[in-house]
Amino acid sequence: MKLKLQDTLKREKRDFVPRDPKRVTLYVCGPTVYNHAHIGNARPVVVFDVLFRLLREIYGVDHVVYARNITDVDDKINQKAMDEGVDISVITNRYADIYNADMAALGALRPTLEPRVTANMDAIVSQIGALINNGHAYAAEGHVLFDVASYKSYGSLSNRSLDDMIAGARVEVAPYKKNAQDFVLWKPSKEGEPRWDSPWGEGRPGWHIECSAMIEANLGLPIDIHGGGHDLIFPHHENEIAQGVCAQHGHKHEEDYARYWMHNGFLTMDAEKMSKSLGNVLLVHDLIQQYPGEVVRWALLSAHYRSPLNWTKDLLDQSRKELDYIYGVLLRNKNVPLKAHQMENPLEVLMDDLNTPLAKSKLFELAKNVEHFVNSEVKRTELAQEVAPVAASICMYSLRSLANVLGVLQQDPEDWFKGGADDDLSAKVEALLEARKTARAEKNWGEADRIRDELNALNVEVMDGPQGATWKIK
RNA sequence: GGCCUGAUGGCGGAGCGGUUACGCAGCGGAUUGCAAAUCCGUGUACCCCGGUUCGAGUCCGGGUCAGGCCUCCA
Repeated sequence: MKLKLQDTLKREKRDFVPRDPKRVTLYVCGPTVYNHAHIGNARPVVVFDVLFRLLREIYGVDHVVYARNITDVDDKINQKAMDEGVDISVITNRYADIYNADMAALGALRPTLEPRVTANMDAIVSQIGALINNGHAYAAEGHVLFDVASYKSYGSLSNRSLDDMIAGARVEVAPYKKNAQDFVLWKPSKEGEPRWDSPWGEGRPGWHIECSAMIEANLGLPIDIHGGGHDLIFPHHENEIAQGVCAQHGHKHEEDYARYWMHNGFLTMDAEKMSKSLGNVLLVHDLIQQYPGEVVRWALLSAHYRSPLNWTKDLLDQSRKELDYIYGVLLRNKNVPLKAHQMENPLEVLMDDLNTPLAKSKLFELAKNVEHFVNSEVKRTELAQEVAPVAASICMYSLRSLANVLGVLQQDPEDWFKGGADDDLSAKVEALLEARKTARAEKNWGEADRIRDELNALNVEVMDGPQGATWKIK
């Protein structure tokens, strides 16, 4: 079965065919590193991490190149560095490190490449130069601007015409612009701001050029998939296409920059967009103190990536319970060997444009089947006795395969239920459980319940089973 | 004003022209010293009005409501 992806540019779901299956390229817009990432910022990271894992599964681990940029030149960074009286690199390194640690906590693999603007100034300057040479950009008063009128297809990604944009313009038009929609490729730095050399004077790049230049320099054009949040469609990605296409010789098609465009929907709080400017943000950094990163990841994958996702405590609590159930199945059936089966492709549910909610339901189905084949009455007939263990193994294999691509259920089930309890606590719990076992053997229910209360006080829940008691952190 | 999404049972959330989604919670039962966990069973749904069709949450038209982009933004 083929992978199908909803392409924002073509506005349809299309079979994904990479330009070169030996080198599949994926680029996702990454963070501007001036403060902590919020949970809305984490959605594309997790979504495209699943895509990255899926592509690696399909094309091979070494045949997928995933780049996610780190924007380390920005007004807000400058401001913060000024406030603290330090070099911008102090700020950007600090928050890039925090970002990577937070995303790792969500189970996101490190991208193959994490290009930084400061390390790609040559590529940026060179792409701007190419744009000028090709007649798509002009220098004026220390600025270099992209000439939107020179690019016929401008507006095709976001489905707007230049006329509409001019009619609806709400931005003050700088006097040096030929056209209100012309956007900055290079601009002079203000007093005290970091600056880089260029043929147009010392200054710094505009917002959009970094991505198209780094893509050209690090991945090569055209790339297969470009992803990001829905709000980046305009102007950011629209401008990227304009730059990436027009900087090339003789190519004048949108697909010559990126062949598939994917955009994730928003996270909302009370049905309203979560954004830094609205102030209704939850930081990943704080969230992972309160919930296992895996719970946060599972919650992020609970809706299809293009749909809005309303972020609530209920969602997190339900996610926790769902993972508890599947980890419970893994714990109770840890001896079941894995067995692949060619008739069963557990990844199929993801092939239809990354249908992660369907993948979740598939995991439940597989987990239920494992239990069923291992425990149930199907063992009555001799044939069933032979077949059931095999069926259980096939289901377990499928469960594992799908979970690996989703990037969940990677922990040892016992560790999961211990919830990061340290050795001291574990030892204490084990001792109490032993004492309770003795009490129960003597039918001393009062003592057994007293011990259970004591465990409850430690935030530990006891689960009695046929093979003795197991426990989990509540 | 222009462009674009979405509206599914108490909640989360898939699906798609014709059979149970799934999960959480609830309810009934099994099991258990009790509880938890587990197992079995179970109810409730497709925003409104037209249309197409043998048949429509599923397609088409209109409406209502909600949200997003057009300005930094995942």
